[in-house]
Amino acid sequence: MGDNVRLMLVDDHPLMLMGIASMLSGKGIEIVGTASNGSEALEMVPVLKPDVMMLDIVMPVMDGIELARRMRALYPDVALLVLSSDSSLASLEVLLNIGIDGFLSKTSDALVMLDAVKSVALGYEYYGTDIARLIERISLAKKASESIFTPRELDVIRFSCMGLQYKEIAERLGIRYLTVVTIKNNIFRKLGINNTVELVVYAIKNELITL
Amino acid sequence: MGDNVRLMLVDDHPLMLMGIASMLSGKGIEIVGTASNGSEALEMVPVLKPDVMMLDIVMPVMDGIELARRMRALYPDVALLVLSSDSSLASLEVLLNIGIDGFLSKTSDALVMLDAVKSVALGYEYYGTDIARLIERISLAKKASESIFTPRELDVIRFSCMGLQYKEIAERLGIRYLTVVTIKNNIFRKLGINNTVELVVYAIKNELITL
DNA sequence: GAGTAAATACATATTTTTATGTATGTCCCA
DNA sequence: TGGGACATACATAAAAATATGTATTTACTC
Repeated sequence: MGDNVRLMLVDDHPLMLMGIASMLSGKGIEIVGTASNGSEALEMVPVLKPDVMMLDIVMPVMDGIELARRMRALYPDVALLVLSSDSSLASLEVLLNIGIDGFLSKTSDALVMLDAVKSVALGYEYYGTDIARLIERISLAKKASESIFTPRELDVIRFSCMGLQYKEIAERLGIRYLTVVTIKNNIFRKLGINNTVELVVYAIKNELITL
Repeated sequence: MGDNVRLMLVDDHPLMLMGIASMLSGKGIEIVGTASNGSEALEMVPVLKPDVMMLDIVMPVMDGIELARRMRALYPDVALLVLSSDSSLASLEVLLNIGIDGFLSKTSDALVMLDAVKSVALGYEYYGTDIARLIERISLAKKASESIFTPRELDVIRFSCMGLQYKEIAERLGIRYLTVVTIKNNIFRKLGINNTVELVVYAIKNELITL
């Protein structure tokens, strides 16, 4: 275990690559290679044989989400440490489901990064405090939206916001037209509104749907 | 002019600071100091006396926009080179009005950055090719949104998005109900859609209205 | 085990929206 | 000066949405 951790970096910003390299190089970590997008990275993995891959989310050609998915499928032994450019609440949830090993804010300093890389290399998970807060916010937001509307109502809200009409919603959900009528009327009553446009605005403001 | 360019860095990502420093240090450039937010940066300027300030847009406490504004007012001699984390189309316009000296994508490599810093230090403006494209897109988007809809149609769109119905819109605009019908039908035909919900989503996405 | 909430289903009446026409006066530009 | 785009106006029919009822089954809670 005295060996260096073999670290691979994937980021489309040369600056970031330089920054991370100069922060972590030496100190028990060896930068075995860098890539500037997902597909480039995937090709290099079998050659570089990294222990840990540190990857950005937003990248051209193949983004970090897709890269993480494929890495998990093809090379499950490489630990995945995702670098967040913050604000990526939505993608965070997806990534957690894919099963990454850690999440790290780009605002982290050298010590934190070092700690994170070494942790995931040893098989531990690593989530910074910012991230823990984000995860909490996700579940809070979920609970909040869950308490107002039933799952069925949320289904109808989402389809309504896509411009589907009653008939189409009924088809998609495999329920009757008249049931959709009832559900939608219930939603209107709950919110004290009386048309779909106001519902759409409400849903967007409260992040029930994503544009 | 054989002197080093005195460069100051402002970014809340330690990574970025390290990256830029290791890319540009030496090579005719001296990093005289770094700050991680706008107010910190403002305090340091009189002490560090930089020729060029390279600044990020998104930062806590005081963001790059506000920093640029104050720098222009307090220290007009310091050249401002803004680092874009791309996608900041809206802020770009504001910054151009403030009168910055250059705009640089974070995806730039060492040579481009070096070129940019030296250019603005000499009093030239610097805008990368990405940025030139962005500026074009700004004016295109503006023209597009201006030319698609007539003023009357825009009125109707805005009221529709507030959840008003035909009758109410007619009242507000002081025109007949049937005229509103015609206008709205014209809007639908133009966009190839057939209900108000899709219109709302379109309007929000294209910033025809504000939530 | 009773009470409550949710999801489902159906009915009816009214209002609103949408699709498609036609038509007229104005204003601008080629 | 003639064509085109726009704002306006009106008409009709069909489709969809909304308001208000009732009612049944399931599932969870106290």
